[in-house]
Amino acid sequence: MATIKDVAKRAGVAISTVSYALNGSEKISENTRMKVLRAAKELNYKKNGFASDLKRTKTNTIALILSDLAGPYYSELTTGVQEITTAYGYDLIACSAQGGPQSTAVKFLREKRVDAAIILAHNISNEVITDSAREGFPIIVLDRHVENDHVIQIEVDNFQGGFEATDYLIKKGHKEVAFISGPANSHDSDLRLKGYITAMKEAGLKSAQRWVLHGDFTREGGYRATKMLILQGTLPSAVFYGNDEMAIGGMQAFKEKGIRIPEDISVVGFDDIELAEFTTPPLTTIKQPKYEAGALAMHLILQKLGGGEVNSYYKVATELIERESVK
Amino acid sequence: MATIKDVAKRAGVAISTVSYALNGSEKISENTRMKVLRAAKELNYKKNGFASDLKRTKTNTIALILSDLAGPYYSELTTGVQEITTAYGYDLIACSAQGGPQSTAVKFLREKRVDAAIILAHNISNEVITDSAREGFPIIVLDRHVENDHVIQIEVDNFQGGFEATDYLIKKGHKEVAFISGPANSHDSDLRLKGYITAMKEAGLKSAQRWVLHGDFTREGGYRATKMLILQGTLPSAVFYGNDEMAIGGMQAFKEKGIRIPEDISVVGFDDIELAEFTTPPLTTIKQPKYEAGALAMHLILQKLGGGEVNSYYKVATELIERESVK
DNA sequence: CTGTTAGCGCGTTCAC
DNA sequence: GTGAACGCGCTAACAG
Repeated sequence: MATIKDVAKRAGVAISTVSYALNGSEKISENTRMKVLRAAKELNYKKNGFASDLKRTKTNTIALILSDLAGPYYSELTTGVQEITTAYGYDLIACSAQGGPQSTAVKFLREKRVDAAIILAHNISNEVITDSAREGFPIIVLDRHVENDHVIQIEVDNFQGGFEATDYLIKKGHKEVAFISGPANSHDSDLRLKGYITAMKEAGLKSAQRWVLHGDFTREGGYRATKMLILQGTLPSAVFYGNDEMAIGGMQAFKEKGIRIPEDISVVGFDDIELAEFTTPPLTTIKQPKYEAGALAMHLILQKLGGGEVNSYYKVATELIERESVK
Repeated sequence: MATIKDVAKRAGVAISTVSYALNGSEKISENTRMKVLRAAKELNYKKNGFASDLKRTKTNTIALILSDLAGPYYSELTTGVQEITTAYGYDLIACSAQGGPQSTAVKFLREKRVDAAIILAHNISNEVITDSAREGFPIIVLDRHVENDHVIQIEVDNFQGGFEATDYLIKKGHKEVAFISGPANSHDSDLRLKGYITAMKEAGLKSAQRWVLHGDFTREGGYRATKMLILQGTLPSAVFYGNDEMAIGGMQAFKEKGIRIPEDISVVGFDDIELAEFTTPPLTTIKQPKYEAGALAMHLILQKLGGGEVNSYYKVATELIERESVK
C-alpha cells in the first residue's frame, strides 16, 4: 500500500505538499498539484482513513445502533436519518448491539469511532450509554429512558397511542377490550397499557384483569397469548395488541379456531409495520412516526455537533391508521 | 478525553506499562495491573480506536455494503453474515452505497477502514471495486460480475431459478407464460429471463415477444407492466415476475380489474421476501438462499484473512416455494 | 521480573 | 512550498 510518503518522493515534493494538494488547498500551484495527482494515481495511492481521523479527532461519521442488523428493520426511520446525514456530508454506518458488551455497537461507542450515535436498541445497557456519553459526543436514544446530561431522548408518545387505539375501539361500540402487552421490562409496552387503562376508565369501562394478557412483542408471543384468551371461554369484542407482530400472531390463532376478524372480534395493532397492510384483513393500527423521529434525531445531532444547544427530551405523536380489522 | 498518558501519570507508571496492563500482558505484576486498572477507571479512560487500528493496520471489522441502508432489506443474508462474524470475534458494520462516489461505502472501501467487505449493491461501480481490491483486502461481491483477481463472486443461480419457475408453470399445464423483467442493466434479471426462455423452448413453447414485458424490480413497476399486459387484450395464463416486489404490484393490478389469482391467472415471483407469505393469495416464488450466501461470504473472508486460498467464483442454488398463486 | 526510552504508523497543520 | 511537531497507542530493546 503506497503511503503519502511514497507519493511525495515520486512527485519530488514534501509530504505536506502532497497533503495540501490532495485536499484542495489554495496554497499549491496548479502545476505542482498536477504532478502530485499524477504520482498518486500512478502509485494507486489511497489515504489511510484512520491516520486522518486520528489527527482530526473527528470521523465525520454517525452510527445508527440497532439491536440486530438483521431486523426487524425500521426502514422509515433509517430513511429519515439517512437523508439528513447525506445532505450534510456526514457518513452513516449501522451497527448491531447483538452480543452485549462485546458487540460492535459498544465498541464503536466506547472507542469514539464515530462522532455521534443514534441508539435504537433495547439490548444495550444504560450503563454503557451513560459511560460513553460525554461533552461533544451527542447520543440520541430512541424509545428509552436514560438519565444523563449528554444524552438526548426521543420518544414516541406511547401513552397517547395506547389511548387512541382503545378510544377508537370504544367509539366503535366495543365495551370489552383486551390488551396484550409486550415484555415485562418494556417501558413502551407499559405506557401503551397505561393509555389503554386510562381510555377504559374515562369511558367508564372496566379493564378486567383477565383481559390484560402478557406477550413479548413477537408473533409467537401474540399467538400464544391469544390462545390463552380463547381458552378462557368468553371472548372480548376487541383486542388491542401491544404491537403489530403480536397482532399478526393473534390473527393466526383466531383464524385457526374459525373466529373471524372483524365479524367475530376486532383487532388493533401498534407500529404500522409494512406487513400490516397485507394481513387478511388489513390491520388497523397505530402508526409510529418513524421517519420524523429519525430526521429529528439527525437534526439534533447536527445542532449539537455545531455547538448549539438543544432540549434533552422530545416526544413525537402517533397516528391511527384505519384499515379493516375493526368492526 | 483521558488518554493513555493520563492513566500512566495517575497510576505512577510508564505509558507502556499501562498498555501492557490493559492488554493483559504477562509481564505485569498483579499489583501494578490493579493500580493501572483503577486509574483507568477513575479517569474513565477509553482507548482511542483509531490510534490502535493505525498501529495494528487492522481493524477487525468487516463492512456489509448495501445499496441503501433503508432496505429492501435482506435480513436472512445479514443473519448469515452476522452469525459467523460474531462467532469469530469480528465486528460488522453496514453501510450504504447511496450517493455514488461520495457514499460512505466508497469511502470505507477506498480508505481501508475495514479489513474486508461484502458488497450487495448494484449502485456502486465496478471501477470503485476493482480500484479498491488488493492483496490482503478480501472483497466479496454478491450477484454481480467483476473481473478482478482479488474479488470473489457469489452468485445465486438466477438462470436455474428462472428455468425452475417457468418449468413449474409449464408442468402445471400453462402454455402461455409471460415474463416481467427487471431493469435493463440487471444481470440477474437477464439470467432469469434466459432461464425462462430456455424452459419455454425445451417445452416446445413460444415465448412471444409481447409476453416479455419490462419492469424495474419495484412494486410500482410491476403494477405498470401488468396494466400494459392487461391492455394488450388477451391474457397469458400465467405470469412469472422477475421478483416478488413486482409480483405484488402485479397482483394489485389484477385485483383492480377483477382478475382473480389463481383462478383466472397464475403468478410466480422471485426472491421469497417476507411479504410473499402474506399476500392474497400467498405467493408461489423462487427462494434465494440468502442465509447460505451470507454465511458462505463470511467463511471465505475468514479464510482469505487467515492467508488461505479460495476459489473466485461460487454459485448457490435456488428453491421453489409452492404457495397458492398458481393453479 | 519491572519499568523506561525511543520510535513507529500516516496524514494534518502550523510556523517559517 | 517545506520541515517538523503532533495525534495516540503499541511494542522492541534496554536498563534497573
